[in-house]
Amino acid sequence: MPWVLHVDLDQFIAAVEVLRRPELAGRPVIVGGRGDPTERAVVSTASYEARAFGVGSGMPLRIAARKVPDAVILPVDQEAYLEASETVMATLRAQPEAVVQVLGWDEAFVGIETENPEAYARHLQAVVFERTQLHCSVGIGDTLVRAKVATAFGKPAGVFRLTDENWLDVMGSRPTKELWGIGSKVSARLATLGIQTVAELAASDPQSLVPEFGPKMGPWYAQLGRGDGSSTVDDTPWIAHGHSRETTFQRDLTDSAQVDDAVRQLTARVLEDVVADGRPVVGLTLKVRYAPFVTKTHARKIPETFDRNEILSRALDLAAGIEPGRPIRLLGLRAEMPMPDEARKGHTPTRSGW
DNA sequence: TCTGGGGTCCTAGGACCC
DNA sequence: TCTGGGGTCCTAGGACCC
Repeated sequence: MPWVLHVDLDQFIAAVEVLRRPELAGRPVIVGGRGDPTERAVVSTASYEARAFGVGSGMPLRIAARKVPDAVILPVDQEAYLEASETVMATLRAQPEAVVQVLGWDEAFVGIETENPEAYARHLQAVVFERTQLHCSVGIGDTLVRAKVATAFGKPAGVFRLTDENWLDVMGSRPTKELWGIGSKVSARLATLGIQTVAELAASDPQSLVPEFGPKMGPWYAQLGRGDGSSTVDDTPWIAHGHSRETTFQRDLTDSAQVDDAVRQLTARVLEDVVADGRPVVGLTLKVRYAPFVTKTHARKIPETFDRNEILSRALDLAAGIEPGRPIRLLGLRAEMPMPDEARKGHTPTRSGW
């Protein structure tokens, strides 16, 4: 019968770093920013040895360094991770009859017809390890959601199966936040409706969630609680909707000449991706984070264009909406491109179509 | 303790049109 | 003078994921 497998590399970024510096094996390794814990940056990945000290992704680098005094702190090297990722994905795609849907650098769904999904999962782990020396965990499911959620129970380097049969036994008593797509905000709003656990969410009437979450998200959350949804792995090539770049300033910007300069630099960086992409720009969004942590956005549709000066002048127009005299911690610019109709929705399978 | 960078999708509300 | 109802487009903001 058809199965969904979710393949997830273990401590991927830290593992890639250890591979090229074997002397780091067994040491607490933290990768983030430019590798300088005195800068504004966060942890991308910590090795299991560092996680034992309570360090995790998203934590400010400064704090991580304090928690693990003898940690090895390394800068992010995207090229290296991308190369390792491509080797892993190519290895998966090389398996006969496997349908591969990439979700990110370090994870993918694999659709396969088999009578023994555990054996197949072990086979995938073996071929990935043989080719890359990287370990992965595999979740097995009868839906995409169940396969994705199952993986966490297989870590590290293990295999776990979640289906309609055992979903509620395994997940029912857990908080809704452990579901993929429910974060701290939504779990808190669910709690105000008296829904704390996955079992309570699974038992809820989808329509009863509409007033709080809207016509799509309400029923979608109820479905998530049951682990139901699509079981189709879609290998349609992903096409980006847009390209964006952002910068957190080590010292907040305070005058408009600095802002103008920063917008010019951001535009140049975004245009690198746009040019490489080869599609015109049809919209721009400027993101402004005022210190300490208030984010505003300014967006405009623009007439389709490839023209650098035109795009720069539109970006500067948006920057004119920035409030004068308020310290700025972050600026981001996103260029939006036209999408072909046949493009697959979502590179992270979040909401639609589930 | 103080929060990166690159993405996706959904919702609300206003403008505008018929 | 007062003002329905539906649809679409656009902008801003929120939430989530890796």
